[in-house]
Amino acid sequence: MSTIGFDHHDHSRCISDTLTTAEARCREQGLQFTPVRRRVLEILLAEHRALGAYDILPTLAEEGLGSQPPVVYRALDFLVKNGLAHRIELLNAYIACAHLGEAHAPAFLICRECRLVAEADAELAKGRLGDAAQDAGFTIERMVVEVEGLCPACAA
Amino acid sequence: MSTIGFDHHDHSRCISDTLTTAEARCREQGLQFTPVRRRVLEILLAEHRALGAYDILPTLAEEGLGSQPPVVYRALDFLVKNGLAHRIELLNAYIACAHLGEAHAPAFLICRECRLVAEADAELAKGRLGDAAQDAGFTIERMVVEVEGLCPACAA
DNA sequence: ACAAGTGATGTTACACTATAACAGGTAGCG
DNA sequence: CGCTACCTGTTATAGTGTAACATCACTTGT
Repeated sequence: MSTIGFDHHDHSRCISDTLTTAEARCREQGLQFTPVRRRVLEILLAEHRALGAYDILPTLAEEGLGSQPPVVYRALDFLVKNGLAHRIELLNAYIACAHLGEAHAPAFLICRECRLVAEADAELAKGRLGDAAQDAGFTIERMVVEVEGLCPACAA
Repeated sequence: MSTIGFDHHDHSRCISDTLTTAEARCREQGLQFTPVRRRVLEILLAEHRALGAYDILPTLAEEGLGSQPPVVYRALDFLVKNGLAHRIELLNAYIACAHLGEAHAPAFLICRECRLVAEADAELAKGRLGDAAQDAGFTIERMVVEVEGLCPACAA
């Protein structure tokens, strides 16, 4: 799995592909990919950067899609619950999923300088930690792996 | 490394030992282990559970050690910065370090039912993720590994 | 066509988490 | 003493998130 985010790529393609996939997935699973939800995902997709709910709200408001916090939070909850976006706990912020379609245990590499976020794989960590958890009799339901540091560009 | 938190142990001992060690460490490093800071650590140590800043504040206030948020936050910042406590991002809460003295990359097992938190080891995960980060040219400075689930008691 | 049910949205009001900024206090030191 | 460094106290406010209720739209069974 590549760590999309720091590397160069065809970003307009990256956006439209993800939207198409998201749409398909929602249809499959009988979920409603409503205008608000779609627009919030679009806004998140515009950058490989984590956005706070209150960063998204003004844009939504301008476009008449809802001007109060619950509107954004509900859309974000929907996206996160259905794997279309992730919440970055370290930043109290949200980011579009960069690996739609692939089952994955995401780990995030967060640049403290430019806030760019790359999505990597934590599957291995999960295995190791899973062993430790099992020893302790703990049942894992959700895993959060976030790393803060400097991205290649900011380190230079 | 054991996952202190879910298992039974001599807790009064666990508290006094940690306080002693903390005191010693502060003396060594020329840090001031002031009454507020000490008391906040004591309050955290009382339970292997994450406490929010605003859970701690009333106790502090009763004892005349400060009644405004910045007082707690400053004490917590001190404890976290010097490795005497950890912040649990998933809960916006704080917990006393259970492995004082040992260098460690902590991982937390958080029970969503009773909020009990065990501190495990993420050293291995760090190695794996470190490789992935290096491939991406990312410099790791801080790592957050938190797992949500059910502790043995709540699973039963 | 109608009624009932389900899920999405709109809105108000509020709770929880955290920090900026400034004032005062205390201890060590030249 | 005067200076510095650090800790504490206080006010005010910023940032993040939700409860609760009203409304709307669509589907489904009758």
